Amino acid sequence: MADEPQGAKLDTEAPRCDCRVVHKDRVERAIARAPLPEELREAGELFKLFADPGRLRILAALAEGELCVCDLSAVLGSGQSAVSHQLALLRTARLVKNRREGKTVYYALDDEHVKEILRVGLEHIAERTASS
Amino acid sequence: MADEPQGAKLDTEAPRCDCRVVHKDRVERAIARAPLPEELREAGELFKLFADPGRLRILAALAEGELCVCDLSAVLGSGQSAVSHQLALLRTARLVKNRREGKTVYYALDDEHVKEILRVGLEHIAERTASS
DNA sequence: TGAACATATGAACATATATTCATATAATAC
DNA sequence: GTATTATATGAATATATGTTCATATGTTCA
Repeated sequence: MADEPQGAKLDTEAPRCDCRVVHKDRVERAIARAPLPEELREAGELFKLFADPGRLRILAALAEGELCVCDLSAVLGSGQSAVSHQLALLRTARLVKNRREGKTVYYALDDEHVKEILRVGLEHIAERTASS
Repeated sequence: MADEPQGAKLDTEAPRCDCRVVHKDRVERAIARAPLPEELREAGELFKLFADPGRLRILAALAEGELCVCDLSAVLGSGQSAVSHQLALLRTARLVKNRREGKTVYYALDDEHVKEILRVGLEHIAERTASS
């Protein structure tokens, strides 16, 4: 808990911070156990897709079953173009898949984790709201 | 699966979409079961905090134990100011808490869901990487 | 073939976000 | 008190993101 001897040549990489690293052991452990930068980057991209109410609503709706773009547009109350753009993002990330049936394109979830991520996020909100 | 009779006055709200609602039943069910707009908004805000590699790294590091700002700066390899700004966001959302000990401020996770959300997200990345 | 419909997509624009710089606050040592 | 260290924060800037508009693609029907 107390201060480390300071002269230590740790610096752990570059002189990126204007303060001295206070806890060499903790820092090294955190770096050692941290997920790879690439994993963090990709996880960030994933969470970004969940970081919009419209997309969340799309995903929640699809969790109940397949819907076409027009249905989704009605559910969201937003324009077809906006929905298509959002769906394109979700499709690129393989969170949803689509199939065409005549003029209509049906979308469905394409990833088992989607429901779980939704659940955890909404659970958090519910509990926070309850306890605050 | 086929088209509905079209004259139906559903419109489910406003003429927000240029196409006709194709599946009235599905749309109504989706709307009925959807989380409240407010919940979706807040969940979006939550996921936004996980939507940045730097913040993910902060959260992952704190999952291993308490760290001070300077430690985090070293772990991330980014400047103290940037880290403080990120911590302010996480603090506002009550995902982390802090305590002061002299000049040093220690941060720690303040929410049981953080680890779970991190886990689910990273799990998704790992499995996707494995199967793609 | 052409008209109507469902969806997709590029460009433009407005807003949000992350970082940096400069500076403020808080605590300790002298 | 002043100097030093650790952290916080406002302003500015560059980048990212979401929506809209216009238009393109693909399908069905007459």
